Amino acid sequence: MSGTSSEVISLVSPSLTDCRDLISDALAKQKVLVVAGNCTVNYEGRAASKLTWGERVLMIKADGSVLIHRRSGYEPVNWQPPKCQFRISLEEGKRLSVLATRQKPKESLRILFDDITVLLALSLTDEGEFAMHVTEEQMKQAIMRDPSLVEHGLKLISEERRMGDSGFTDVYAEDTHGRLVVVEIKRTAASRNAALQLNRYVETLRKRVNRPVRGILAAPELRSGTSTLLAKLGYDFKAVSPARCFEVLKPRTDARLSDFL
Amino acid sequence: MSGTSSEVISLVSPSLTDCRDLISDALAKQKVLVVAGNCTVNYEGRAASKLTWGERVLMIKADGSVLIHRRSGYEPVNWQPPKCQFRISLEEGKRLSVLATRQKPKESLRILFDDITVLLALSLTDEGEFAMHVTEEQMKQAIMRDPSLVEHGLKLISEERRMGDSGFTDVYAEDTHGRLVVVEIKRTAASRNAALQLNRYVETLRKRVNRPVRGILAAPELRSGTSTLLAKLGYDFKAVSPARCFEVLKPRTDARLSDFL
DNA sequence: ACGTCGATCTCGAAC
DNA sequence: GTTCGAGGTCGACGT
Repeated sequence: MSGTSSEVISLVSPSLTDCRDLISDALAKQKVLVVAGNCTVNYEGRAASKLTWGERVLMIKADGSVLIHRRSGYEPVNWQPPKCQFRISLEEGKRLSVLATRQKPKESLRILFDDITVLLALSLTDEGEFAMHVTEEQMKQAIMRDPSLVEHGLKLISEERRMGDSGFTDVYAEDTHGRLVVVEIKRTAASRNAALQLNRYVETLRKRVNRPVRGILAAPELRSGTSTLLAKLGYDFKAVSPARCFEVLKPRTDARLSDFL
Repeated sequence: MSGTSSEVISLVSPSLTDCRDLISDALAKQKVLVVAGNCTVNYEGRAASKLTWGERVLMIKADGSVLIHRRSGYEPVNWQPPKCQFRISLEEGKRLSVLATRQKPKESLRILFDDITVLLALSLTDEGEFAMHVTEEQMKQAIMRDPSLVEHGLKLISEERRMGDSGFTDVYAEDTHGRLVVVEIKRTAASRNAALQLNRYVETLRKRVNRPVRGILAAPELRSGTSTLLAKLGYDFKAVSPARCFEVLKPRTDARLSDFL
């Protein structure tokens, strides 16, 4: 019913005493722990929560983050971000308490097991590289490299000019008529909020310079109602596809990106 | 090295063929799957990502949600929200492919294992109840039930009056001098953004009514700089603690909450 | 179905 | 250290 090796410890129906020792050891060695069993969970900190008895999966990762998963739901029912400290203890010999605490903000998570179905301690070897593509940042890079993606003759002035209270704008440029152009970029279908955000940038800029300022919303598409609002505010929309951005980024991009294409 | 029962299947170093069969069976029975092994992951959908070879933990939950965890990090490196569909297959007998697809939005996650360290299939029995306390909504409820939490003599007018472009305000009231009061509530330390949000609400309201309008920011505390901004804008701050809100909500609250208190 | 907003958001970057 | 905005945000609630 159980097996061990240097790489993995897997125990089915282990005693709580064994679990205490193995969990403490695994934490010290920064292994990844997976514990399935019957438990309650109490959280106290930024908010407070209580979860009554039931079977869940506890995962403690090498950086001290904690996840408690129920049988359903993408998100953990309870958790603790990385770098928390642990105290493992047996209560009256028949309950195993896992206490994960964190300062700043001060919060604690307490998991109490009365039965453990399976315990895994894993030494994951993982030097893999994670690469994400078509982010908003990449769209911006593409537009900065080739502003004509947004409008013919557009000239880049600077990236992310500070705009006071309104935050930043994404790209700041000049059109063929010498008018300033604020380009707000969205990776996905732009909502009315995006139009309002663009409006704040343009309004802020107009207060600071004594020349015409245009606004362009650059995104793959617009959500319903956004086109109307954009027109009302007097700004333009330019459809920019992720694929086109790829094309622009391709030549100067590293091998990892190109073998994805 | 392995064990099974009606409740749990736990295999250490299983063959990929066994894994294919067990995973397919577990998915059909809506069990919770935990698979640790060497894999690559590719995502394609709202964005795109690629993760090269390394050891990770894959979890597939009863509702069809998918999580891939590396040794560190609170968040899964890749995932799929609930209700996705699966296709498990052996490629050339030496790689196990787990394909999780989702429509709306159309996206897919493909995990390819060349070695599996451990496989768990769990039937979690969990009828436990989860209760969370001190949410922003509960703070609002508390303040609506007892507006004096914010200011003596404050009278509630209506909840969440629509405020046009600015969005909503949290509580709309009247003070002892008959002035309108907009109360912006934050569960945690309020930032300058909260003050600006309050300002938008008040400004919007002032355009619509021909009478004095005050603004009050109600939160456990203020972040640095917020006090100054609030004063400059001419609004008040009222410290409202989660504990006080608890007290107000206590009497009319259900048994579950009360046994937590 | 879509849009909006809160979250124990988490995470990273900028200041 | 704090602040701020992005997220494959997710999830809930309203229309």
